[in-house]
Amino acid sequence: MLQISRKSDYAIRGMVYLANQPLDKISLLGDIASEMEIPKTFLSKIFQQFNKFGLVKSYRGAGGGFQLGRPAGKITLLEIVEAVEGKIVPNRCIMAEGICGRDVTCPVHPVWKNIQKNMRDILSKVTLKHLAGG
Amino acid sequence: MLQISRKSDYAIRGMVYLANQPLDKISLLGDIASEMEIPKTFLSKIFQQFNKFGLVKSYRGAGGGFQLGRPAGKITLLEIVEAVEGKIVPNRCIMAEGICGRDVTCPVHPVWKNIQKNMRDILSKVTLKHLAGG
DNA sequence: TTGTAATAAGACTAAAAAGATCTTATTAGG
DNA sequence: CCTAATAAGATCTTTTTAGTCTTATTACAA
Repeated sequence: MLQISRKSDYAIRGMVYLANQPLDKISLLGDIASEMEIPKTFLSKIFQQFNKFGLVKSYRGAGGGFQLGRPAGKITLLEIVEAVEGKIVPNRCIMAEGICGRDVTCPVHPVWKNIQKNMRDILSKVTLKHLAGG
Repeated sequence: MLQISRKSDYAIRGMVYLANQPLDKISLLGDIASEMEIPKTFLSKIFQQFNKFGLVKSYRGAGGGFQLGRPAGKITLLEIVEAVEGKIVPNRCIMAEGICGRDVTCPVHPVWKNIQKNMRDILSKVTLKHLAGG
């Protein structure tokens, strides 16, 4: 559908929540999930992945929870979306040389490249800092 | 995946094929499908839909087939993609007021609107005439 | 040192969408 | 009236998305 998945949407919401917390506060998964209306176990999966990417830091055990892995100003929407979806590629034939078999001649190619660049540019200029403060 | 479906991709290829034919030539589904490497019955479904939108004209019976519904210069990529995918909406919360429940305050809203506008602008400026001649 | 509150990890399931096929009309021309 | 063609839509399969469940693991506090 040329649309981000619900997973990305949840991911963004969860990260915006964290960006709105005081620095060094460790937030509970359950609190984030209920405030942002995200299925708790689903958010858990997302943040586990984000922990590996360094987008969040996780703490186990009593008093555990999540916080941003980096300052809000250093995390962009592009990173979040691509951490979930993989690199943004509007049409499969621009993924890599040789996939559509029309590489050289395909006249639609440059159009998709243009769209891809535009989207990534826009998303890379928005940080969590811009989004926080709601 | 934030990617157009194979269906759109096939649709574009099929339309580019038609745009490359001499005016008034009626092309056989089978010819289009085999030359553009599209499953024939799948393309049939796509063109049936396009016939309703006026994007192609179809002729039944012996000597039947398909041709463009309008001059190539008057059919844009945007029309083709949206005929298949529905209106381009990168994030569900911009679909309509009230869907994400965060309408007024959602800080991500304007970003998606911006992306949507950009994509649609780019696609609306490319016609089949630009793409023909390969 | 043990109980409890928390996430980690990954297997599993269900529902939806994408991709494709099959079958039965319908139509137009030879 | 036969044949070559698309129309229409039901059906099927595969993949992706969305979400749950179960079993560790961890850290703190009593």
